[in-house]
Amino acid sequence: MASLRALECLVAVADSGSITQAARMLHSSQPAVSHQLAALERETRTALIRREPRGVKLTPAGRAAVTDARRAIEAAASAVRLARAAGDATGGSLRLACAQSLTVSMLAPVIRDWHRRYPQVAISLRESAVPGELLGLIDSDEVDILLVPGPVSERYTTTPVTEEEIVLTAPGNHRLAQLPSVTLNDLDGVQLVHFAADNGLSGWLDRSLTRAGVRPETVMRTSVTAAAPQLAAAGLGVAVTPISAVSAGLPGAIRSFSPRWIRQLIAVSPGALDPLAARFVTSLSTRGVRVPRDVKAQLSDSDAPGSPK
Amino acid sequence: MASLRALECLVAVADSGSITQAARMLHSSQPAVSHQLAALERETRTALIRREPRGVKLTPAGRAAVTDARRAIEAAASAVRLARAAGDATGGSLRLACAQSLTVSMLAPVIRDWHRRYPQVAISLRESAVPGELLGLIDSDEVDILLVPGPVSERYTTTPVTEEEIVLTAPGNHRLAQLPSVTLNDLDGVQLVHFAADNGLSGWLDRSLTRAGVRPETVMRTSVTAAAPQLAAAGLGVAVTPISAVSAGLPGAIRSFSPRWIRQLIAVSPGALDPLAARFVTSLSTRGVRVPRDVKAQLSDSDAPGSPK
DNA sequence: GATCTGCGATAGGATTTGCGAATGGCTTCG
DNA sequence: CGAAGCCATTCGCAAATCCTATCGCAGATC
Repeated sequence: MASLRALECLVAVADSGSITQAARMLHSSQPAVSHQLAALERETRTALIRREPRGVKLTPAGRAAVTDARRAIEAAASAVRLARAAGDATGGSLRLACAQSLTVSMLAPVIRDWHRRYPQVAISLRESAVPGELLGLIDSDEVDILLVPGPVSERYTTTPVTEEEIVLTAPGNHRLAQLPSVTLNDLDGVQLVHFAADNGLSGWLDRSLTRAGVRPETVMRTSVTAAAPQLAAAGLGVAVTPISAVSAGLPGAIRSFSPRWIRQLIAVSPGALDPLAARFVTSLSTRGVRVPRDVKAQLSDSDAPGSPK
Repeated sequence: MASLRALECLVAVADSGSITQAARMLHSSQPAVSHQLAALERETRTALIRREPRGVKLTPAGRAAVTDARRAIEAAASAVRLARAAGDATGGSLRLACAQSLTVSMLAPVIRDWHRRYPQVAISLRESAVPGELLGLIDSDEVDILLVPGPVSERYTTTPVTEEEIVLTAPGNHRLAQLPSVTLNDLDGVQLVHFAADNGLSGWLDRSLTRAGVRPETVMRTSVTAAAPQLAAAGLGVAVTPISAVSAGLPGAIRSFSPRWIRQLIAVSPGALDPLAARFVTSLSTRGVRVPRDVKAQLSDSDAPGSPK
């Protein structure tokens, strides 16, 4: 295989019309360039340049080679340039996957930011509601970062991204709306706006309730996460959702659990985070989960964080 | 600059998912590949692969690099392939120039042959009637082969291609048509179908006549070389042209000069002929100037070749 | 017409690079 | 717990690369 160095020499000679000047251009010596050209001619088994007393000219064979030689040099330079760009997180491609419920509240704004700030970074996103499927994407190296509610199996390397609170939504005149905060046990027997089976929160909510030993009464199921608080506030009952699912101006009551019910959101990656992925996770962390001001206002008082299970 | 070898290693590793297998694929040893990758990572200042116990995976940076790495390898291979093709005359580009009058009779058929036989060879052709301009194309390296009637200045390297006879054309009942062959002196005072100034043969013919001290009477001038014999045969007078300008079935007499008047056609090239050019010149030589059978038949007798000046 | 100048090829020696065998650490599999 | 697979590292050697110096050649110069 021809060495890139030799092709560089050929191009430089083609551009300068002289081996000596080409050497200067390449910060090398004249015999070195001469030697490289000789090697290239040995490989192609053809004269590429015509030696003349006043410099050199390309032969037809040399002309034929020099075009692709330029291409090769440019492509090689581009390869390391792209790699370097990916290294300092200003370029490259990033393949994301996340639990469906996180797309709107977490990923979308950050992805939009990145598209604006680093247009050279190509971000792709896959979603799923099935945890096993998501982790499979990591195993099969189809994805660089996976965002899911934690925890996951120990064998994956994870990075905590942020946390979001689980809150209760109810009509303003609901019994539970009168309390400053509620406990999980308060949910026993209440009418609950649940999630449809194709929504990832469905299984998660069932597991959480079962673990706590409370049995609410499911009055309906919705596939749309953000619809649950709306339906609850409309009078159907109560809803239990991540706070990100509560939209601003909700006409109902929003209450924290006591103790606070926090869901960890983690980034799963194959091996250590590479620079590009690390920077993206940092972006996610610092931005966190956006909570509308008026929603936050309803959750003023109770302090001690913790997990209810 | 990244070496091609390193890029090859990256590609092989990307394809095989393992350094060891990549080494096998490259007919190399595992440490060699490992070393090349390390060098590449040193240059890009980024991890390109993720070392895992069960082989390696590309990092986003590695993915970003591998595409252009492939391009670079392919382009480099293509460069030597093209050069080699030009070397054995099966590819490349050939820039021709010729005296206008030679295009139809000499070049066109051979170019057509080459287009059919070596479609990979791109042939370009420039024409001119001004000898100085043509030789300038050689000087400025704009042309690989120049085809002109000889001789030219000693400082050019030339290759004889073929020769063509200069013949006289006249109406069948013309005085000169009664002779088996004519001499240059016979042209003194005859009515001559001459060439327009933009035809290269014009100056040549004038010089030839002046040198011989004969002064025919110009009855008309045409720009179209092949028209001169036609006009002469039609009764206007006589014409003096290369035999290639005489088309088949001409309704008139065609006579050799005595001694034979031969015009050398030579190929001028910058320096020695490279393989592609050499082969083309050979094609020109072996094909020679096509003379229609019936035209040749009229030139039966006289033998001794020579030049009249 | 003798000399000078610029260019490319060649020779020789120092340096660098590239490579392969051997080794060790690590993980997974049986 | 041993075997096997994979990668990094070390070490020594061979080859390629490069540089300095020199030669040969053909125009350019005066």
